[in-house]
Amino acid sequence: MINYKRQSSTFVKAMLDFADNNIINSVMTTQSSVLKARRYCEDKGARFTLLREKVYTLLIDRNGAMGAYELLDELKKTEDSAKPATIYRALDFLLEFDLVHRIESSNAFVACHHFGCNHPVQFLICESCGDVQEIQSAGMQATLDKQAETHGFKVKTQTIEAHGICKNCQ
Amino acid sequence: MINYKRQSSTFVKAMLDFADNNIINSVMTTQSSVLKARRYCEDKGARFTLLREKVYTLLIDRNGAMGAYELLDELKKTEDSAKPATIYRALDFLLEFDLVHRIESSNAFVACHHFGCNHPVQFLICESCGDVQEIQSAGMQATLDKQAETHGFKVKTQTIEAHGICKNCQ
DNA sequence: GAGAAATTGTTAAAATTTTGTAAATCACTG
DNA sequence: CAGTGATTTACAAAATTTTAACAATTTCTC
Repeated sequence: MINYKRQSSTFVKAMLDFADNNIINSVMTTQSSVLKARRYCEDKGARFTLLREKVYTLLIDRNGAMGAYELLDELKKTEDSAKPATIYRALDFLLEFDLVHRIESSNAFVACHHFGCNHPVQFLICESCGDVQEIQSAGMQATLDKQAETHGFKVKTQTIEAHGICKNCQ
Repeated sequence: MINYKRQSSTFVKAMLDFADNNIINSVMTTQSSVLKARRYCEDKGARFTLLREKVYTLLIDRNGAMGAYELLDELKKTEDSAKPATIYRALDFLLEFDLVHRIESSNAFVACHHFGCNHPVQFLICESCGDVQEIQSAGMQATLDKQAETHGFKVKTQTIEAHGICKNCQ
């Protein structure tokens, strides 16, 4: 386990710049995403504790959605004391800071790779490989808002989830 | 057809109060909706049994979504033997024939008033009064499909639910 | 009416989510 | 660096939602 506080500040800075630039995708993303998330939380005065980091990392590593119990089973491998509440509290935190989204139509959770940007988002969920793609379509939002408006309805939160087949699986 | 202009103003006022109280709406639409549903099912060779009718009626009478246990509690008043499975089986049937929709973002169910038409639909869910409005926007569908397509994704089913404040509650 | 199919009764349990309380940890202050 | 208050975690329990399994019953078909 890496102790981030032990690293020299120049190293950390380099890593964070690295992360921000988003250059690497496959090899480094877990580390850089977690670093970015840590900084994002700490900037807001929130504590990105080890438990929360572990749950977030599990979700980042999986390229798709995970149920709470699947997360729990994974977490238990390194956290003997993990119980349902452990997962749900970590998720509450991560959801609050938009580091994670909830997929309503499958009772599951996905890591958000671009937190800090403008939400809300929409999801494309592959029935075949389980991959979850998060998209941000201003058009979708606008269309829904407009539709709602014609019915005199004021939208606060929106849930837009599509299940189907992704590019790779066709 | 009644010509309201002929009626005395006090009569008209009474009628309007009556209507506002929703009495006409609930008495008449429930019956006709249930009749329509029955015929719709029987045309397809499906059995609109008493249990299924009761569950459907409960959902029609409520102008909004109900959870499974809320339905169960209501059903128990006339069906002593009702258990969770009773509700879920009835719902399975009703969902299969699109007489009822599931609201994913609140684990609840609403009656569909215009089954037989082309689905899918979108929901406007009022946080204040619980009312659920079902809309059918071709634009929404098209926009989602198009967005998905640009990501190489083929949509099979879509979940579009907006939570907010309805016209009456603003 | 006999046999097949669908529906319901009953029981149990799995899966998901929330709550409460006490203990541990952290952050801050003097 | 000890004390204090706030936050987080451990632990226990339970509420909510959903599904499974199998027997009993009803309905349909021939």
